[in-house]
Amino acid sequence: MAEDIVVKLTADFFKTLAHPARIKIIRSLEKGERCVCEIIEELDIEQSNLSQHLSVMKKQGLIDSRKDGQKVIYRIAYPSVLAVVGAAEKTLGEQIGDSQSILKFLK
Amino acid sequence: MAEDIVVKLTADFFKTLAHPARIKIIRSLEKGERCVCEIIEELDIEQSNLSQHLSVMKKQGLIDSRKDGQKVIYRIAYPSVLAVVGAAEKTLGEQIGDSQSILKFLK
DNA sequence: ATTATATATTAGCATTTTATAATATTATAA
DNA sequence: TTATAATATTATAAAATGCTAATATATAAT
Repeated sequence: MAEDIVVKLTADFFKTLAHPARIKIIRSLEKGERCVCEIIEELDIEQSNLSQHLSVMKKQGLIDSRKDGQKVIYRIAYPSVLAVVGAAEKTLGEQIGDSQSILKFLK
Repeated sequence: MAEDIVVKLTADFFKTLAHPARIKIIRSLEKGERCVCEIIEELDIEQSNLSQHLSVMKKQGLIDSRKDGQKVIYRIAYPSVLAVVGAAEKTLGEQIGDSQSILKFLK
């Protein structure tokens, strides 16, 4: 069914966001485009690994890139991507408001 | 740093949504609480597998449950969870509006 | 008490994801 | 034209995830 395709697309979209490094990349690009050399300074992972994460996110269409000399500049492809992350953080905030959830999260 | 904890929580939150069966579960609970026996009719997976998915989602705090006789009734824990899925679908809609993305997605 | 129904748990295997390390590519500078 | 800088790609091994099958638990019905 066609709805199953949408469900799969939605799951794949979330999969792309389901990694700390990739959340950090989104946050890094939140305020504007950045080259890889700038992103990597905020990430404490290896360059090749960052490149892989960027590749995953670009394939999924969350980010875009252009070349500028030897640098590659990345940017968030759709502002609505930020809204998704924001919405998740809103739920997390509500959960943490419920005190009994805190221990579960911090383990 | 404390921000790293938030980033990890956010990624784990998305990880919980990053599976077609779990998206379908959210959709099933969207209009109200349902017992496992009702959810399973919409899912075409084995009962034990559904139970595992429900367990993952409950541990992450996306859904809640209560017992009613021999049935277990699940519900979405926070309405804002639906907003997260909705926000993702909005981005997907924008992406599909960009025609060159379609082939990439349907493969 | 026994059986049936609804749901959960566990173990084991297969698949997927991730990180590292090594190497490749591309563009610039010397 | 050689070297350097920025980024990407590939192979591989480790870790995490997901599915199936079997079993367990809890409640209800006979």
